[in-house]
Amino acid sequence: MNEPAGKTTGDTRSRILDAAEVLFMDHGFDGTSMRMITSRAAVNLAAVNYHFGSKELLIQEVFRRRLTDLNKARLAALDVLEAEAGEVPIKPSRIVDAFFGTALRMAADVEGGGHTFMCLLGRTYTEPNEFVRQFLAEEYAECVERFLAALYRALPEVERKEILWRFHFMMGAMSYAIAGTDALQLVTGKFDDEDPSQLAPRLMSFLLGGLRSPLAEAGPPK
Amino acid sequence: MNEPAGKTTGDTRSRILDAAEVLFMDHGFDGTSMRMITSRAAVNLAAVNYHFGSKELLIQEVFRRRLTDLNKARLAALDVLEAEAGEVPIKPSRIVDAFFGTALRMAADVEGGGHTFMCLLGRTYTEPNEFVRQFLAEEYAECVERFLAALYRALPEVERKEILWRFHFMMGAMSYAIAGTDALQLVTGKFDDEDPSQLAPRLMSFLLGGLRSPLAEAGPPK
DNA sequence: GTCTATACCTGGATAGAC
DNA sequence: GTCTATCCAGGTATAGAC
Repeated sequence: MNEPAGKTTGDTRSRILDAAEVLFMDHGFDGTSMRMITSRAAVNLAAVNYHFGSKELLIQEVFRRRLTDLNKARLAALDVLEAEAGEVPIKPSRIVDAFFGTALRMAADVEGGGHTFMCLLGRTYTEPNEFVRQFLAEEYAECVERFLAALYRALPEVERKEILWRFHFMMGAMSYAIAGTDALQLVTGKFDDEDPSQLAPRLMSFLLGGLRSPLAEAGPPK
Repeated sequence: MNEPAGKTTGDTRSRILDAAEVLFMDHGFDGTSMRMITSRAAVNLAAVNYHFGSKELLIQEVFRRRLTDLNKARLAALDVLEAEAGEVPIKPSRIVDAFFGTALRMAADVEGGGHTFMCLLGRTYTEPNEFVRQFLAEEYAECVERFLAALYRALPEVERKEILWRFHFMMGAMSYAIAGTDALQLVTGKFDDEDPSQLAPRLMSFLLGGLRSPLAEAGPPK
């Protein structure tokens, strides 16, 4: 998106970011050392501090370079929907696709690193690191607000609090589905032979089913 | 469950386990040092190695002591359902409640530490640590197999692969809902004033909606 | 059995040569 | 701008005193 006109720095910087992205996904932030990063990137140990200032700022930049684009793409998709719709309400399934489908399409990009990043992102939603959490919250704030507002308009009969909960649940199902797809086969090892492109339609169907489910204010089933 | 007849050791051991559970949830495994654990437990630095052998074995024990009971409770609930049902198929909602509802009830136990543990567990589903992952897979294997089998019987018209996917999605929604409830307020800070007991019915409704959603083999909505 | 003291290693970060 | 050498804080684990 923004090319800061520097071209000599670009290469080393990018190599560090790419290496860090993969390693953070595999070993977590605390589990990844500067030495692991610099040796994978084939750069000197001091390069990270030179280019980014610290490990924390490197983490931040790893997220920023992709998350900015992802949320821009989400908002652009929502802009299109809202322009098309005019006055009539947008179908919730379209809104869900603009948010979650956009992320899933990024996750399907294995070669460009989108897949790695989405795995990392999914993993990071439950990451307790204060620094990372605050940064993510800031990066997401605008995007989430606009999508929630769109869902409120699309589902005026549903209580807003309820929509908020369900958005939360959808985030969880997606994060886990992506991060779990190749990070953990807890349930069984049975996903190995699956085509990863099957994930998106299946997950979208699940999310919409959950979103539309009756509220069930009654007592528990037992 | 198993009282190894030692009573002098019990106290120190438990204090270490309780301290580790909280700290692992707050800072992750790599982010929690032995010094943090032992100082919180008010025991000596050497006590962890004395009682557990290593940090990794401590992690394992933190999970084992609660997970064994959780999965026993789940299987017991399933046993009851199967005994009651006899030949007729069990309603999927009952099966889902036996698995996820049991976990949610454990998560509602704030004082006994169940809540802390479920947060930790939810966080750990996306934890890439090889050691932990393999341990969890072993602990879960039997329980998950039996619940999947029950769902296959309850939903004979749905492809098994599809059920497997949806089970996976349900796990994700639950983990994130629990771990996110007080570990990260990414979406907004708006859950703070919520009663945590509201989570269970809302989540169960969402899960069942997703489980029952039509398969949507057609193209994407766009 | 439990704790004190410590060994030994790896972490992030930096100063200064090139 | 990049690399080498190094600092020192903090990591796990242990040997030996109590």
